[in-house]
Amino acid sequence: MTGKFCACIAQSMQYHRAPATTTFPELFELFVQAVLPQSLADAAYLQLQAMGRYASAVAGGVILEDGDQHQVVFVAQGATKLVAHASGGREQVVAFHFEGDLISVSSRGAHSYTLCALQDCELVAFPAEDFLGLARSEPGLLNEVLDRVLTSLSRSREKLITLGRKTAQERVAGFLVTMAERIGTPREGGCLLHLPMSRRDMADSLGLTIETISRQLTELREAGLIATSGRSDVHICDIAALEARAGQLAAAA
Amino acid sequence: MTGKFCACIAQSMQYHRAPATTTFPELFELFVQAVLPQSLADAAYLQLQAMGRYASAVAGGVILEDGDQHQVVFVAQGATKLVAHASGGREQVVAFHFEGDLISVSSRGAHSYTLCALQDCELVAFPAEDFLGLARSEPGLLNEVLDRVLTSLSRSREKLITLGRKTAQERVAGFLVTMAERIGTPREGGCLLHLPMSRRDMADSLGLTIETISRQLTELREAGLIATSGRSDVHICDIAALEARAGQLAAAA
DNA sequence: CGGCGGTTTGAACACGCTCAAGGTGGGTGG
DNA sequence: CCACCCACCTTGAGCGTGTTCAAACCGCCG
Repeated sequence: MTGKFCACIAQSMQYHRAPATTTFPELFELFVQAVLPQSLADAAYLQLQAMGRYASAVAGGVILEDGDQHQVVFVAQGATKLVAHASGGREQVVAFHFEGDLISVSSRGAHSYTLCALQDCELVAFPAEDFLGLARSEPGLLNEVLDRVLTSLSRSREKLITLGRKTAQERVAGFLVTMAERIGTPREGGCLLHLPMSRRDMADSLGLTIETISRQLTELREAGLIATSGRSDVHICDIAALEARAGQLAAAA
Repeated sequence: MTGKFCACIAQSMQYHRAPATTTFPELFELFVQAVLPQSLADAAYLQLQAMGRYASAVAGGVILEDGDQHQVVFVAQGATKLVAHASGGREQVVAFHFEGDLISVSSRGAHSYTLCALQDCELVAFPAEDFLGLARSEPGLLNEVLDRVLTSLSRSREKLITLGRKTAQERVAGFLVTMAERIGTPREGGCLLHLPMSRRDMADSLGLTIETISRQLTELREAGLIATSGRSDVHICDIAALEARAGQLAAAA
């Protein structure tokens, strides 16, 4: 089941299933474009380049586990999930990440976390201490990091509302809306969505079971709000109606 | 019901129910001790002192509402809750804050948030933009802020596990353990807890109803894990047993 | 084309919710 | 200072949403 450990922030290229043949400089450049402020000093740039570690992971593989060194990970390509483990084999997906996202897993808490690849991934990893140490002397970078962490916090809080106070229907509808915003591609009057995660991942993200996810998707399909093809392609026909079903803001009592 | 709006980051002292007669310098000093790095430049100190606004709020009062200027709030005294609002009057408590906490409500998301006082509070508030602008040139401060935001994120994620994958019993037990860590005072072989929030607040925090909270507390009391006196005093007799019931980590399948 | 894992669908069950009726603490006013 | 009173809390009974268990289906990869 667990796609097995694969590339745990290794030193160099490790291709397992022929991801696009990108090189470290290319990946690092993606990181630079996405994360670094333009004002960054050359010295800092070089230091980052030196401390960055290139890693790749196959779909299903573990990227970071509880017990690993604390790392800051940049997703250059692919998609990942951050999973928390509770007793009894229960799992909770705490966040999904896509291209351009920066991940910091600071697990001060009673649970253990694992970062997993949903698809084949290309990653750049930095030892968190070094990275933040450098950032400390580069306010522009630190500020960018703060901004991204605040976004993570905001997403996490939105998810709290979902898990605490929403029905299954609202959760699934809201999930599709959020995914559409993050990785959807617009189509005439709608949005095309290729979901990199399984029903189980969705269930573990929304605090439901795969059966419930499936039933709700069926219901949304029969209501004409979405159309599905294959296991992971969803065409959102009516985003406004979906948002309404997600029960975001006060409407009717 | 809602204790009504009271002191929305006002300019000066506003005593409503005789909180301890602290002065702005005293409150600011508390902020300095709790948040500022020792390395902070005098100029930055003075700037902060100039931009800080003193505010007080009575129990139940609203401190920040959706639509207010984005603020960074320091809790010098008292306790607060950050509440998110969903449709149908449903509420989700996203976080509790106590003395020494620094709150940043950046609501990028589909829901609206309100910061409320649980008890009479003494607060120091800064316009977020100015505060972060200053922090940008003071890496020590920015770093402290980042650290606190990371703690918030970590707490939020722990809460996600709770809301997504735990039973009522585990939620209540976990809640008590967390509160014990944050505001408990050790007693022979146990811990004394004075809860500043109502059953409704707990319910809205744990994604349950007040009835369920009450039933679970009764169950824990009858199991001899806790003893209660009055509405808000809890004596935790056996923390280890409580932690076990919170189902933190893998134990038995 | 064949088989396996993931998904869908169905039926029965359970946990926590809803609705309703007492209790009780603690704050207020006499 | 004590009694009153109201909001908050507790307890109970029945219900509903989502779970659990089980079986059929199907998309995807060999």
